[in-house]
Amino acid sequence: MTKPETKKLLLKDVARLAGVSEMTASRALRGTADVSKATRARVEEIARAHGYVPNRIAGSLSSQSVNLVAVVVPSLNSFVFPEVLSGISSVLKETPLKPVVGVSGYELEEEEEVIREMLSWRPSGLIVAGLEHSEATRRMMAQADCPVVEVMDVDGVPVGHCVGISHLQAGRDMAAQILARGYRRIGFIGTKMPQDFRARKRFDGFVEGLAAEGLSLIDREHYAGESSIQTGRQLTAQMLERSPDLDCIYYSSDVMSVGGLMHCLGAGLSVPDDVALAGFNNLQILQGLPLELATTDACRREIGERAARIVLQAREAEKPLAPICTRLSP
Amino acid sequence: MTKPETKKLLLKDVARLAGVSEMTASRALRGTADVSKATRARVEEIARAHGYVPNRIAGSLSSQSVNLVAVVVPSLNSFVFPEVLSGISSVLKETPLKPVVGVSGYELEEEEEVIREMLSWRPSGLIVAGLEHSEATRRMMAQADCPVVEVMDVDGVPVGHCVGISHLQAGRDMAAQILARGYRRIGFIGTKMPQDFRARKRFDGFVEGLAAEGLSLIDREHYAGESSIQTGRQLTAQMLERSPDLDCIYYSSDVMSVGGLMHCLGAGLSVPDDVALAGFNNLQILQGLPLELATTDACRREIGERAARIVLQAREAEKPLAPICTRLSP
DNA sequence: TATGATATCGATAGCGGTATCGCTAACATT
DNA sequence: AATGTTAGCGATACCGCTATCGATATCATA
Repeated sequence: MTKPETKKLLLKDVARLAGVSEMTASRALRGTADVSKATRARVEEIARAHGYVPNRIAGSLSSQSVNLVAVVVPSLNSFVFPEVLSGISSVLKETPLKPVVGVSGYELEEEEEVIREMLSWRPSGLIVAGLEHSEATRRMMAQADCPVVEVMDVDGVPVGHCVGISHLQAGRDMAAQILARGYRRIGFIGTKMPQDFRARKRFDGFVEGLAAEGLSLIDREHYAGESSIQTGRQLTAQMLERSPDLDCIYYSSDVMSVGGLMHCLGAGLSVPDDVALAGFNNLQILQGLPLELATTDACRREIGERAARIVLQAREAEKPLAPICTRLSP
Repeated sequence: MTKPETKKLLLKDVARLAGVSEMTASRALRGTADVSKATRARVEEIARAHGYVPNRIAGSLSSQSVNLVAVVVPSLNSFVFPEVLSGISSVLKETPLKPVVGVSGYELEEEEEVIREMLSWRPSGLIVAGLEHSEATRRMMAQADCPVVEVMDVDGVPVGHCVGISHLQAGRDMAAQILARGYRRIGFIGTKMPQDFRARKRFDGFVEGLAAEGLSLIDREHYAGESSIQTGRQLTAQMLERSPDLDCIYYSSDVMSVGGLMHCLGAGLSVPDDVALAGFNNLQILQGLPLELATTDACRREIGERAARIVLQAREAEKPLAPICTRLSP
């Protein structure tokens, strides 16, 4: 006859136990004004004692505000995006906002689904990697009533705000550096193109940079799938077997160039004397290697920090913020 | 005089445009029964054309169900947890559930806050790394009306379900392996203890395994902060300078043992002839190195998969599931 | 004493959806 | 023709919390 289930603890229960109205309990727990110190302490005490966990679904619906920032990245395995996230978190840490991560898997359709899902929670901001999206995604982002920040890349037309580097320019710059050091027989190993638009842009910039000096790639290798040291090693081995006279290889990621280094170590090749290696991202794994591999800093952490600050800024402004576009180093 | 703002598009608007009631529009968009094909198509068409994004806050409050699974891990930088996530995602992919990640930073207090925040969204499940929590966290998890799965570790008393390996045993096993191969002068390099309870357990198991043969550690080094190749390299250099007669080093993570390998490569030491190295996790970075380093597989992906399956199972059962505890290999 | 200012609190009305149940129309069954 | 069945749809009542505004008590001021 008796309810065996422990009834879910609601705000009204806390209020009743504290002998105040639901409204006062709500105010007390949220730390808003208009509550006496004594009342607030009592409500807090009771809430804690009974392990009350507020229902933010109801709270958000009522207050029409969700303290979440949606962050959509292509992958979490790639060593790249965790640091962007870390930058975002560090800025958001001292605010009521919390980041929520979605993974799009380098697929525009999946990205669309993830972003739709994210926006359906009505977040306070949307930070998304890349400038390339499906038409529907672009529409959703344009209509979203929260600030939208496209990050990592600036080569394109953003829907909202934008923070990133020019990957086209990164490719060009690396070509210039490599040429300046006298390398002439150059190969390229890249991953996940055309899905990875930024890798694609670096490639294009690189080829363009070589062409400016009348050079072109001696050899190139593209493949699909996650980047890994293992893959970098294998593809490097293959390429050097195929084109033993290469004097430099440019990779679309540091993970791959480290793999290249591993091959060279195993094969008794001297880097950079036999073959020079260059990657991209300035990943942490470059630290601690037997030698310093060339790379371009992708400013991942700073990108995250700045994107988060834009969201905060937009939150405080009453008018929708005018579009901000920040290009970092390359 | 006119409203310049585009009014937010609500379900009622879609319904009006489609000439049906709100309820029918709701059913049409959610794909539930009791809607004619023609009506459904019309509603869907209008919703798509106008870029309607349903408000899941309202929907979830009303239906008392949230299709999110909260996943709380200590870090996303560590190479370790992204793969657990990947396992979770792969299982959830074909279901309406979506994982949401929270990061606890190896701090029990932060974990408490993150879990409280997560539970306040009333998710369909909670997957959390580790068995050690604050009392308040434990209470919250026990009271949560969703399945709770503690993952990675089985050495302890779970609040709900549990999937993991025994880190104590992993440490013991590695000690046995190392001793079996004839190494006797053994060092240990570990990170973030006592915050990282699992690293601590491996350490304890390892020491216990050595003691079983009457041995003890020749040297040991603990430090706080993220594991990295760089740190592994530096600490290895220091330790080998201090204790040049070591013949084996056990690290709390593969990232660190790779750093050790890098030091040896740079210092002209032969691995494993001059010094043997062993880590933990079986990380992907071990693939592609000049040689195979010893490690223990942490079954990260499988742990994620199984945890997700438990959540699904609990969702389908009408009664609360009896606690499941799965111990994988070590 | 009357009046105003301030601090503290509660009743009401939603927020934007969905569960539930009832209604109607169309067709099948006897 | 009377009745039962089913498909398709809509009105209503919430879900649990908060914005809003009004009420009350307390105290200072004129």
